[in-house]
Amino acid sequence: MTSAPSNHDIANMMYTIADTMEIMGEDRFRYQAYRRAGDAIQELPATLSTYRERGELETLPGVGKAIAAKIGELLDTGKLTFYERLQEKVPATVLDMLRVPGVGPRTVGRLYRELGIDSLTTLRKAAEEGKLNNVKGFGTKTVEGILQGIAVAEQLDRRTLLFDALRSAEAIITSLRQAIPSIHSISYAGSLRRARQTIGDLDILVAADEPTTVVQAFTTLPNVTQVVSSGNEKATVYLHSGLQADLIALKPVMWGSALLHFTGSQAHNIRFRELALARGLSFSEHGFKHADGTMLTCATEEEAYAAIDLPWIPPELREGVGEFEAAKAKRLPALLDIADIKADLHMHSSWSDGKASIREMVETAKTLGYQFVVMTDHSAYLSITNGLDAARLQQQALEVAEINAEFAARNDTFRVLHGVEVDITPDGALALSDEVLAGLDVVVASPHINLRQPPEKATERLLRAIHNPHVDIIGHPTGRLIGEREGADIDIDAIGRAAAETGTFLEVNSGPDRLDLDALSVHRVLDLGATIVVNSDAHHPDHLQWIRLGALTARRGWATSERVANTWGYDRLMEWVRRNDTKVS
DNA sequence: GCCGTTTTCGGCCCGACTGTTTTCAGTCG
Repeated sequence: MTSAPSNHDIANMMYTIADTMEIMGEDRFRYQAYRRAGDAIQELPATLSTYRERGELETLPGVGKAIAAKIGELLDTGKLTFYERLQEKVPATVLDMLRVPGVGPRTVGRLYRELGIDSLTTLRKAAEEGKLNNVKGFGTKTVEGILQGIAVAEQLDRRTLLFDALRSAEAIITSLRQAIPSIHSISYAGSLRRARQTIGDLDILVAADEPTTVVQAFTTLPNVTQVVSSGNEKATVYLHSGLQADLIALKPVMWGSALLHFTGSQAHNIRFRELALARGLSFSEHGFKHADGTMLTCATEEEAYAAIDLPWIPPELREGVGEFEAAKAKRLPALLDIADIKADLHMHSSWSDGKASIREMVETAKTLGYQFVVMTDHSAYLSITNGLDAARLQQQALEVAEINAEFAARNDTFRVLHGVEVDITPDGALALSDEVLAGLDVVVASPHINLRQPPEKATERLLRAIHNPHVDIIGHPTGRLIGEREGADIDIDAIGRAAAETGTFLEVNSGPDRLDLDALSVHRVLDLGATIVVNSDAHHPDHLQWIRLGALTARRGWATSERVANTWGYDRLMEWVRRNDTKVS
């Protein structure tokens, strides 16, 4: 790839610089500055090039003159001389050792400098040969821990999908509630509560009158395979799934401050505490400490934010990038409420590759409280299994009409719209003719094959589909599968602008491994004036509930209910769709 | 290296848990 490094690439570079400097034993405030900048860059809704063009790099939190210059060099040349010099002193294989749980930069630095250990391999060898036992501060337990940690690092090198983490956390919560009915409050916290697309480990927070008994119940849950640590109010375990789970138990009076603290993000916490310090208050999970040592506890998060004159900030926005400014200016968005979703606009039946009949899908959709759904089976195209051609679409229309007639006969206002998920070919054409598409209520157009096109081609492909008068929704715009394949490398600004101009909706696909568009792209296209939809893409009645994942992703992208067309209701949505048929291509 | 309602210098978020220890450094979140 010759294209400029992405925000993600540059954020990672900042983290690597920070780790390297810390290993080298440099001033901790210097390397922490790089970490802060990395945090900010990672959460930016627009590309760093965009900020630089506007001369706004130095307005970003944690980015000053020096780091702005380094970002500039990276954008221009794809390289960073400063980093290359660091690499000569500390090779990448040394940084690899940081992946071992319990081994941090100080330890890596000592191992590297004092013993010349420069990779996971040499670390394991040294530990097995007993060479570490002679080092000051290394006892038998430490060496044992390192050996165990290496195994963990090599085996468990992946993050868990939001969906799996939610299920796992909710199961733990149910078990603990059953085991200890006197639990006051219980919630998951951490990146799961912020609804990140993948989760490193679970954080479960409990308020109870006797916290220690909760910790005991937690470490003895049936699906706990190993207790890593266990104290009076905290414990860390590994679950059968390999997932790490942390429990924090405390008194109910501290619930608010603790929930805030353990929800993070780190960047959010740091900014929160700086604002508290400016008011002479030191904040921790226990509450606010005044200069004279007296404590102010917070039973709710609202109380904690109120103590520094801020409204409650939704967890999904707590990434330390813009939420405090918005809160101070009383401009926090009223985020999408999943209860406002009145329709699911993308689902499949056994007419194509779904696992249930239209009736079965619809019956389940009704239990979710929707007004209507759109049945969007695949178009016949290349690898798509059992996709529908014009003739089968006509047959399917009859079944849809029949179901609607049954509803009408029962005075049930629920209805099923007849749509399709038509393939976008590699050059941006559609796999069904305009004539066929014109006969359908709603058209979702999605890319499924040839997702590794050059950026210009991938973008042009989607732009052509967006401008097609029959296309109402672009489904899973990048086609990415989290942890499996990168999506198409599209110019999200161009896509967002075109969607805003034409009125074509951009989808947040709720598939657990899709979440496509992702939250940052959602934020960006909304800023550019586009409207989004949140759809399940269900292939089975059970999948309809996935919409929760898409809704959380939209919330992370600062989406309000108003900007999510699923909340509009039938009349308004269909009026928009009809008007769109006249958009200029 | 960044930053400002104690501003252009002198600070920089906070605490639990662990291991190897007689008082604490390192890791983690």
